[in-house]
Amino acid sequence: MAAMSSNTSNKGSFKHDLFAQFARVGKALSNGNRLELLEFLAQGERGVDELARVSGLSVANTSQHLQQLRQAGLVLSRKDGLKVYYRLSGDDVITLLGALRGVAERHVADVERLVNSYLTVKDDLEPIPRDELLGRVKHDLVTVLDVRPPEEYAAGHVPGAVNVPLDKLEQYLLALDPQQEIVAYCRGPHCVLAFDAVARLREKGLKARRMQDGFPEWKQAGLPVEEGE
Amino acid sequence: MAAMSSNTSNKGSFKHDLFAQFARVGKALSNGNRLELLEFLAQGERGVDELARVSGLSVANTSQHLQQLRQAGLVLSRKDGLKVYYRLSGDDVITLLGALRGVAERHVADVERLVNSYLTVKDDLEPIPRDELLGRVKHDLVTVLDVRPPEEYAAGHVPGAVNVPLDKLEQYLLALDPQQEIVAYCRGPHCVLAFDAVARLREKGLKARRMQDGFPEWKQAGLPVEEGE
DNA sequence: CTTCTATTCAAATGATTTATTGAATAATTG
DNA sequence: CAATTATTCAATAAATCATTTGAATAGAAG
Repeated sequence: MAAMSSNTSNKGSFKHDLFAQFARVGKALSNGNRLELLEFLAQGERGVDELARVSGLSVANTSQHLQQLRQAGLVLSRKDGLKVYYRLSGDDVITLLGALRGVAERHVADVERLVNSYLTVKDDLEPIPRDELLGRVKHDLVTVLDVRPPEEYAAGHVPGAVNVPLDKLEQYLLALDPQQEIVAYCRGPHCVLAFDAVARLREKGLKARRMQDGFPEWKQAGLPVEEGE
Repeated sequence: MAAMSSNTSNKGSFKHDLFAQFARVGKALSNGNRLELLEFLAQGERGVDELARVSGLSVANTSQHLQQLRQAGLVLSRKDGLKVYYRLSGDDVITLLGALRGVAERHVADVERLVNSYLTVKDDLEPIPRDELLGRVKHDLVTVLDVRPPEEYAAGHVPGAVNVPLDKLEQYLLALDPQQEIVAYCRGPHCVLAFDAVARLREKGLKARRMQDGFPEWKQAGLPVEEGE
């Protein structure tokens, strides 16, 4: 694409080209839709149609964004029969996404405002650390709620977690012990589903918190993972 | 700026806004000039004029880019008298930059091609790890070369390093012991100055290598730093 | 108070990007 | 082999971005 410096004595051009390459990765991260696709892919391999459905984009549009992510070296694709499956090109991409979120969280005032406006009482919603959760799950002290769609749940989830997509939350609510603490998680530290679930549960007077981060981080931390229905 | 979802039931909009905020950080990283400014700022506080000089941009243009970086929460500014000084907003920005470089290095084929085309013999230029270097410096086994401009050197450098800007390299060469190994470093893992210095030294038959990463990483790793002339 | 300097703002232009649409490709199925 | 399906390519208009230019601001020095 960009012309490459043809001789080694042209330092300025080399420098320019090099930063341009880095910028290409940055450019891939400069669009909300692509970030959403990446967060989704952080859970594992996905087909184009799935990605289009979850992101609310057209298939063609999704495909274009995926192309850009591939050119930036962030995702890889694999063709199996009719379908093309995409996945992150490595764990360092998860690291990169985490770093991006971290900076945005800590420094972008608007993010805080957004989160605060969404969650009426922030302190009550302090996330629970992963390792602390694992201990409590073993002793059956908490109910862990996986609010992601069934397909994602099947691909891997926190051991003992119950899969309750948001639209079925109301029904499930009735069956819960009001004393039992509930911990909800979904895709990543900022996945809206978990925020939303906790907010709704608390409305009903239940003790609910978010899990720190989400499933991709859980998996990357090397904690146990359960698969299947 | 962007309209905020006013009620909690509007999930799509909240999600969209949230990713848009993350994308703003990504957008700040999507331009080569801004990345260069960030790399430069990773060494410490700098004035607008300095930044403009080193990046080769006009002052007005530099100011605009700095504005964008500030809006994304990546840099902070401080006014002292006539001048305005910019700095990174936190160490997590260095982490982010490192993650970005890492992904770009590992996955973008063009970067590798670029680096390879610049360095004729790649294997001979394998960088030396930081901790290994520290030990050897203490025993005077290597000469450490800081090829950055004098101002940057004065702001902080690896203990025992000699400041030899590239344009004075030729003169300095003659005074060197051909048996002594030389390790060169500059701003970051991809700073061209160090590549260039090593390439030139090797041309003259000297044993030269790059230091792993650059000074910002050295500093962040908590290794000792020397200041002044 | 006036002049000078460093920086920022504002407007304009040319270049990219995004999302949409419809056509093209490639592998499966009947 | 034709029909079907999933995906990608190509072309478009609307939106956004990068850079340049010249003017405006704010503090320092005379």
